[in-house]
Amino acid sequence: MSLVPLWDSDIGSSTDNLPEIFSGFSPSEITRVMRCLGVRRRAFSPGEILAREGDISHAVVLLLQGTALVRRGDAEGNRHLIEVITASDVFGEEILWDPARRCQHTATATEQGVALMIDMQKILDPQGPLCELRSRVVENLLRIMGAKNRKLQEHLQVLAHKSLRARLLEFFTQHAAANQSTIFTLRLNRNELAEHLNADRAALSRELSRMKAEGLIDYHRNSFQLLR
Amino acid sequence: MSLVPLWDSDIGSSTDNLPEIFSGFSPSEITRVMRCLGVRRRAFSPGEILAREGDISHAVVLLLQGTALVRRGDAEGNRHLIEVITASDVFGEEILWDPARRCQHTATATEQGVALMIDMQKILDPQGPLCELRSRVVENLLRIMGAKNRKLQEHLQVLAHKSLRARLLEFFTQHAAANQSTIFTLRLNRNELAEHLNADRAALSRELSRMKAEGLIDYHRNSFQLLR
DNA sequence: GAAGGGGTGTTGCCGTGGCAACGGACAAGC
DNA sequence: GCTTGTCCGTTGCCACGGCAACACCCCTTC
Repeated sequence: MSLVPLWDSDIGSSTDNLPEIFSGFSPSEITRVMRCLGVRRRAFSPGEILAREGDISHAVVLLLQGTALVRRGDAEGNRHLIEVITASDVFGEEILWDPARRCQHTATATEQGVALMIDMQKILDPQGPLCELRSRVVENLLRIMGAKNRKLQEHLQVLAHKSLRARLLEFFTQHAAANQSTIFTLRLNRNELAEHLNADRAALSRELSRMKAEGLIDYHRNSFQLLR
Repeated sequence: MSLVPLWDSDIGSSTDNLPEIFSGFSPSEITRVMRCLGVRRRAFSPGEILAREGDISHAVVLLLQGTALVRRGDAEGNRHLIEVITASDVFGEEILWDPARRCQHTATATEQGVALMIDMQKILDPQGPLCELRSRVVENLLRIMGAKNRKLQEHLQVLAHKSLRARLLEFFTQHAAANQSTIFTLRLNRNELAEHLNADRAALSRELSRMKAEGLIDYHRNSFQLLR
């Protein structure tokens, strides 16, 4: 695990996929903000855990590269896959509003990548030692939260269906809409998809087969096509 | 339906349950912000619909008094109860990040009350004609979005359980934690609770009976107690 | 008191889907 | 070649819960 102050690194140079939280900032402004916030950079490998449910942390995770799965478990040991986060996504923002600063989810990397760990305390505290760029960070954070909440709404919309087939169709429709195409490839394997849809893997396979037989969808491995 | 400019009314005087979005504002500042934003006041009666799924609107709804149920339906006509909003809650903030400004939910009043309809366009537009109080409104809005985020996460946590009993126990546990007591009264009737838990009303009644028989809970009508 | 209506409890039927077990496909390593 | 591991498909069993129908309670209205 590499964890170094960010301003020693060269993130400011790759402004192509500038994370949303620095949207509208010049490279020099980014450097200033990161100094103020004490942003740290962390490289990770597949399988590595970026944050664990129950951890106490003051840092929000911002993915620059790579992919991670966000999960939450319950007392009985069931796991539920909340979402897939990729470059420029935010994770763990809920600690900002939790007095105990307790992380509610576990994020596991599936691809090698880099993340920023941002101590958000200073952002929410108006009296904090943050430079005058604070209000612009807050504004970007607001947009991020808006996007995050929409993701949650979409997931809720999936889980609100009673039958597995309906949940699948809802999920596929959302994906097709996001990709602007009825053909898409999932990052999730069957186990993970089942976790996300709150279903059993075997039942998921069975239902996919039925839907293919009925001509609703076509698929091979992780490539899917929505027909009809 | 009464819909008048707000600064003709006397909302500024009742600063007791000041809505979060005006948190930290003095009465005169509130008046100024409301002028800038063109806030409108709307009184409503039980059964009245505050906003309908699919509507195009630029206004976010802010409840001052009363209660409303937030629902979302699907193509097959199934309805799902997302949440209960009460005084100082916000509804419909998702339109802020939807380019089509399309409302995703339906809000139905269950008690007589008053709401503010706030045109939020000017808040997100940094070039807009909004006074210098804008950044403080954005900041409050961020906290509101954080609270909303947690509500969504809690609902997801409920729906992530496979069995109806587990969903019920999760829901009850959340309520008990929020009320700081294992005894609480629900605002929802059986139909609405079933909608919220993604279950059938009859199955819900059956499971509640079983849980009472097994000594897990006790209840009469809408008064519940979590035992064990 | 009678009638009506909304909310709730109950019960029989049966389908969706959870669970467990197994087999096949494919890749990596020896 | 063989082995091991991972992922996916399939199938039998059966329980949870959706659905429909009916009964009961409580309240309002006439």
